[in-house]
Amino acid sequence: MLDAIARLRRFNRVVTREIGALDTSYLGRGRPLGAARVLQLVKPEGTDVANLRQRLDLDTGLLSRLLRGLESEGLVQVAADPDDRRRRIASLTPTGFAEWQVYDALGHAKAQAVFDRAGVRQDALVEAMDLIATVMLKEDVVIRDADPLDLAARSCVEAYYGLLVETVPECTSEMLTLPLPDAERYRSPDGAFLVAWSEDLPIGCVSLRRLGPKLAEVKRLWVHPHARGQGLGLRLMRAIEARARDMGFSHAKLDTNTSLTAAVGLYRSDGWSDTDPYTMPPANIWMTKRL
Amino acid sequence: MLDAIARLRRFNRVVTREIGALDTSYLGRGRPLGAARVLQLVKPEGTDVANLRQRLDLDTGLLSRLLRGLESEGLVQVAADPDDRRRRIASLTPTGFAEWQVYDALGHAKAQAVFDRAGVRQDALVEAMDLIATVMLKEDVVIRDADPLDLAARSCVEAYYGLLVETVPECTSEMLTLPLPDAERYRSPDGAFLVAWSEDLPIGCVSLRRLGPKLAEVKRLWVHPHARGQGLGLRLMRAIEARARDMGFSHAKLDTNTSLTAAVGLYRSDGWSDTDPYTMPPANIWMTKRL
DNA sequence: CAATCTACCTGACTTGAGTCAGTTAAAATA
DNA sequence: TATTTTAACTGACTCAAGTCAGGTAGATTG
Repeated sequence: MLDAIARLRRFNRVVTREIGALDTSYLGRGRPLGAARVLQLVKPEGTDVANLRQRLDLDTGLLSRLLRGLESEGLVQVAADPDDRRRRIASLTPTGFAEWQVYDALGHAKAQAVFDRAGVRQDALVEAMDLIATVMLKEDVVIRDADPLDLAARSCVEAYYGLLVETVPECTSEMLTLPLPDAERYRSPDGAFLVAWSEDLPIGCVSLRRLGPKLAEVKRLWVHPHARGQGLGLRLMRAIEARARDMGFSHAKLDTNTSLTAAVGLYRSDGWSDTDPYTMPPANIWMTKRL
Repeated sequence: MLDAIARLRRFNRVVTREIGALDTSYLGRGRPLGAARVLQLVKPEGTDVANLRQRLDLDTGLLSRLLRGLESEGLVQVAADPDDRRRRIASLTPTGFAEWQVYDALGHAKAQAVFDRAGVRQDALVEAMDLIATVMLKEDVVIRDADPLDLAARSCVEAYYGLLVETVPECTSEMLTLPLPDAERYRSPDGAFLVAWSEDLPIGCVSLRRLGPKLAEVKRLWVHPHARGQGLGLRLMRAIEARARDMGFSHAKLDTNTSLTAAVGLYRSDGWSDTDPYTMPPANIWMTKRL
């Protein structure tokens, strides 16, 4: 039992058991699992039925019946979508919201119980869970716009600065201030800030700001350690370049440092070429690309 | 989504989905999951029904019916236990064993697929899985006798030597040879070798050998990094001391090194007291305990 | 040796999950 | 405007899982 596959199968066995226990905690509220799962996905402001069906991977008939059941319990209301009266939107009643909160608290307590059992090793445990979830969600990473002062954007930039201080000898933490003092420059219409999400965990970012009428600058490309080596950096670069093109820029520049070998390699393979210095140290490579 | 509990719940969601996909792979063989699970637990040489029931947590009636089903498919045979003819023992027929191998191969392939998706990060992934499984199985650790030349014992000793070389400055890898040259001394009747198992992963060990008519020596206490801080070291010490007592020893000694602070602290809190040197460097603390 | 206990079995049942064919009303299209 | 497509619903079904109340053969105990 020392080879990787046997260890993975051990993990599966154990986690199945544990997750099973977690699932049954949704019971004990006098409601089958299916109904509980639907209730937990309905948002107070309303979720359309097609969305629920897709996320739970349920047959139309089955979901319909589950919704009827929740309706007769007085937990949800289903009404036609005003934009397209074939579609229907399920929303929580006040009672339903209270019940939703009970489920949320149950899940929270169960999670807390896992940590309690883990004892002192909570940090390592969460790190390990993030890694596994990120690998399993690899195909589901989505890139979305974010405000540069959002919690997600700030946490990415903070991690990025941590990486710089660690990797680039010339870089000290005094040189980097948070929150971003020039956040305004990364907002529309003169800039952009993209965050890559693995479900609701931010795992990468990249940003763009205006340097001139037709010239943009790409800054702060960062990928979470768990997500490296899977092409996410390239996806982020492609996304920000496309955005720059859409905004009317014809060229882009960036500065970086030779110590960031992976990033430099990525830029070159993405068609960026060296150019003259245009910023101060700790930058020591400057690159440009025609969009 | 940056607090630990939210991250754990993300992990649960993702893994549930993934494990669900793995579970359904047991289907596609025209047999419901329950029957497949039973088939996978039956050993070719036979497993008694009570054991199956306990491990799968099934009702007697349900298990009985599942076994009848497998019997009528010609995959298992159920016969009375000769020692207690109320008990019954299920064993695999040749056809059943072939089918068992198919399931095993399916599980193997599914596991391999997870690694393929993970790309280059396989080592970190397996480490993370081990950590999680070990934490979740914390309560289920069992300590069993092992032969000092077993794969499990050898892998523990190897990890222990790795730890020594890393932690104790005076210790170099040339001083430690594998497999154990004096393995014989850790076998009954003059010695013992205990391994702690978390399911089928060895996560700790300790050994005992004779120094004199009434005097034993405890050696090679090791606990897997994932399992530290959870009292396993103390459990192992208690187990080996009890064993020594049962074997008729009245006192025990051990040698260790000040760099191994956790171990030294453990020994002291377990009632060991300092004594005169009786071995060479790199040992620099010697302890004894009346059993 | 009778009474009790144990391990397993059988039959009758409930429940939840899920499938499928057909229906209705609204939107999109020709 | 007539036809087709779409989103959701309803009713009738299957299937696996699980519960529960006996029943039987073999062990254990006073």
